[in-house]
Amino acid sequence: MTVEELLQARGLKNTGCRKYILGELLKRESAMSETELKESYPNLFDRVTLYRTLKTLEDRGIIHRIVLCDNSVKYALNRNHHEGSAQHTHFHCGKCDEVLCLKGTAHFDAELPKGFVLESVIVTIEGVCAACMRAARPRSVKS
Amino acid sequence: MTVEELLQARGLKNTGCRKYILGELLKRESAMSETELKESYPNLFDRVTLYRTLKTLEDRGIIHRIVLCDNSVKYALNRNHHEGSAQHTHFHCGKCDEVLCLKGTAHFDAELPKGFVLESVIVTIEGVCAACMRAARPRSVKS
DNA sequence: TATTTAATTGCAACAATGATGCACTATTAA
DNA sequence: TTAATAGTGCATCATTGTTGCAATTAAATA
Repeated sequence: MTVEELLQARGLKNTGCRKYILGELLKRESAMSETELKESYPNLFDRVTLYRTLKTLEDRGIIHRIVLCDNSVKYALNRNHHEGSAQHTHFHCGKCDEVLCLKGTAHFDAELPKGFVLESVIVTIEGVCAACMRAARPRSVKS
Repeated sequence: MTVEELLQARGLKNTGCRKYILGELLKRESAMSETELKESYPNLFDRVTLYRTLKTLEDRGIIHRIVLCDNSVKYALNRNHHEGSAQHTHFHCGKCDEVLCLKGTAHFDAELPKGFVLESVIVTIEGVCAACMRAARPRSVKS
């Protein structure tokens, strides 16, 4: 899936800012914050353009917005496993701050209060990613 | 549990802003945003005092901070079911915006990628609360 | 009760994030 | 190639969160 195909499929024009954002997101597995996006192309686009473009891409279902428990925000591509699902499960590494989309779903195993209706469940798993675990204790030797 | 007892138990002085915040939170089940807190005592305390007080109460484990998917923030009292648990499950009503702490725990039923370590799971359930459901279709009659 | 001191508060200032209006520019359809 | 539309940059503003410092207050002590 190329950037151009993604945009065309949703009836969006093939503009500079969109190409950059989607190009960056396609390059990697992990989600990106606005700051990380800016760092990868400093001064290329206005801050407002970045916000508006992210909003457009989100509205058209090309990316989704992830809010972490420190209320920082990241954006990730909608991939196949996002189709038709209201469930979002993300992994946040407390060491390197990376965020990944996970495929499994989460379950809430208690009853909701009487009369309450569930629409969707948003799950964030906090932990440490494999790369940071390796960095913390090389060759399985505890420090 | 009175406000004074709560504060004394954590070695905190019995000050005006703390008494107001905890008083408001004790009155209700649901979490409150900074705006809601300000509305209940306009101009009584400076905005900065409010922030600092909320931070102090959070640091001492008296309240906890809840970040919703629209990155708004609410605060709720730590009650008994929060003791010793890294799990936070909250219900957010999309109609009235109320947030409740739930007692059940959530499970993630797929494997994490190899080498990843889970530390905690944060769950937000989006839905409609009982009061809003009743308001939407009184006497079980669908509109 | 008066005094002391350490913690709390208010104010001013600032930073980051997010939003809107408007003019200018670029994309794409004709 | 040229219109029409959509996207972009700039100016400006709102909200949320932070810090430093001086003034005030709680509560411990005399």
